[in-house]
Amino acid sequence: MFDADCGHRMPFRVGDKWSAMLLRCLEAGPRRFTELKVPLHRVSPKVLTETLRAMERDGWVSRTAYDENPPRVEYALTALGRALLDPMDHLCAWTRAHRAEILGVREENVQREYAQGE
Amino acid sequence: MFDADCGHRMPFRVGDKWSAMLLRCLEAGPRRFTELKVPLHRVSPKVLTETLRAMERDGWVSRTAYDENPPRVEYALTALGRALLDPMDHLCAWTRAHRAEILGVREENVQREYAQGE
DNA sequence: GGGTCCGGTTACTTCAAGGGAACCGGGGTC
DNA sequence: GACCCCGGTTCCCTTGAAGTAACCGGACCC
Repeated sequence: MFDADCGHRMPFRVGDKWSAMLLRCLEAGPRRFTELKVPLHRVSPKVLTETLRAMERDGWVSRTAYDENPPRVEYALTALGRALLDPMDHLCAWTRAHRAEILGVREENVQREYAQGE
Repeated sequence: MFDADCGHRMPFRVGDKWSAMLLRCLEAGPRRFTELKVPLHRVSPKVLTETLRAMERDGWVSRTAYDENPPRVEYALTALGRALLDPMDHLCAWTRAHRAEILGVREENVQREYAQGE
């Protein structure tokens, strides 16, 4: 029933910790490496590089290095990356609409587990 | 800009390996533990239990044990779990529509990397 | 008394993502 | 000569998800 091509796995790297946020950061236009670190204040340069390289390999993002001094590198969404924003918006809207309910149910169950554990 | 509540992280456990597929398996109605193992033929009982417990805690799935012999336990989607099918369908449709393009771009970039590595 | 079925549990191991901290090179600036 | 900026890289470590294999208890069946 389920195999690697079944389409029930999220589109490749969107399940990781930073890709979705990077997509959002790049939505309004190209950004430099250090500009991306500001909103994602918890990301280390290592992880940021890794994530950007992977997104570039998968064609969501393009990398342009300008031969200046000090160096300047700009990351931008490709057409494919921009296309990803549509299902992502849909999912975000759904999450916002159900967030209170989701958190409520979970909290309730965690409380119950705690009470049973006594 | 981004914190834990920003809604840009996937709705909780949908990013893990088996949850999305379990949702699909339960779409048509309640299923028993061993019935779930058939379509997910690569899942071990340990991982299946873990995933179901987590989905239960988050309120996607309900667990009903019948006092029979041999034992019978049925898992079913809750209303909230069923609501998740909508954004999931949207995402699956998007993935199917772009799958060829995504795989093509990735393959191209992997080839280029390989060529540069020589 | 041995086997089957069901719905798991337990112990051990593997693997990749992620994080922290330090370092780097090239050029410009004081 | 020392310091800054930018865009990283390198090394080491922790964590958690996942996998493997073996085992369990109750009841019924032969």
